[in-house]
Amino acid sequence: MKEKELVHSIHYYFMAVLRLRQNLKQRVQRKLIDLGYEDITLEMTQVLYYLHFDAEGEANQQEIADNIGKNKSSLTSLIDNLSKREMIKRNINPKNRRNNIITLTKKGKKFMEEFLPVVYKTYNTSKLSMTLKDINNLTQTLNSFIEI
Amino acid sequence: MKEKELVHSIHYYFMAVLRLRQNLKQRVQRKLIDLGYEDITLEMTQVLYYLHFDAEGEANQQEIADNIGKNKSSLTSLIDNLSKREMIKRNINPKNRRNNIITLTKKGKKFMEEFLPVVYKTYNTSKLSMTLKDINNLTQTLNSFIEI
DNA sequence: TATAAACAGTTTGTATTCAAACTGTTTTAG
DNA sequence: CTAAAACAGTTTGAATACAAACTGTTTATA
Repeated sequence: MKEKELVHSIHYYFMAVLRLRQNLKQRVQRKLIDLGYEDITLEMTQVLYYLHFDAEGEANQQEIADNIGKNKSSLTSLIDNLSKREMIKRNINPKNRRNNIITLTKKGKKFMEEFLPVVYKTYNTSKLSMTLKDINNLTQTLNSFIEI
Repeated sequence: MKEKELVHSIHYYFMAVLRLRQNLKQRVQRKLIDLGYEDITLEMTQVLYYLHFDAEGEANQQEIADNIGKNKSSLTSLIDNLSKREMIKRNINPKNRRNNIITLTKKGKKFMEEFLPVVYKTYNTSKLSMTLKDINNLTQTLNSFIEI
């Protein structure tokens, strides 16, 4: 009997994770539309954030993929789509022709500057009386479930 | 300065949610492959679970969509794919020809019986010394972020 | 009782995801 | 120095997701 309960609890946990992700995506999408970036997706912002903050504006696709947790064929399409939108540039690395060097364009940098202040308004943290620490704790809890 | 930290914390929270979902999907997918159901997806199990436990074996597409949190066009493809795999049957409701009545097939029921005991082994809860209560609490926390 | 509105599902078009197979480049080893 | 292995990306094919436009059916309303 305990086991059956557990099964259902775990199932509901699964559903919560799937829903949370969908909900998050929709919230961010709405903010992006408000900003006039209706053709930019949450996933694209992952790439742009990485380039802007973690890679000092330049990285190859494999590196981006590893860091944002996607596989390399997903990256190919993401980079294709970001290229079309002129947010990044894709150049072959002349020193190692296997690599593409991805760089943020001016438009990409401008986007990040406009997007960032809006991100943290996705949830009204002050109304929720959530602190930085609360958020970091939750993130840590979520990450701990990944690493198990 | 506090605000900038918040922006990044929220960004990392986003990333954690996306990763957790990917990780979960992969874990379940592996279990499904072990069971010999390599062509069944996590999303399909959402539909099958709903039909089996919450709908007493029968529901229309809109009802399923509302309950598992997907939009109706997503449901159309899910039902198409579950039909191909003979896990469910789609029949027009003669009493209201706008509705499709979705029913679990024998194969679908058998699947659920085999799948369920395996779900809760996705995470080794005993090793993690996690109780039913811990899981339910986490689920509640996640859901609270959806409702905000 | 027509006509409009509401409802359930499908189709279309675009984006994402990923494994597997593939191309081309670079490195390693014999 | 050449063949094999490793590496970075792309392509392909199948699944999911969702908005918007569409078809048919039922219900409401004027």
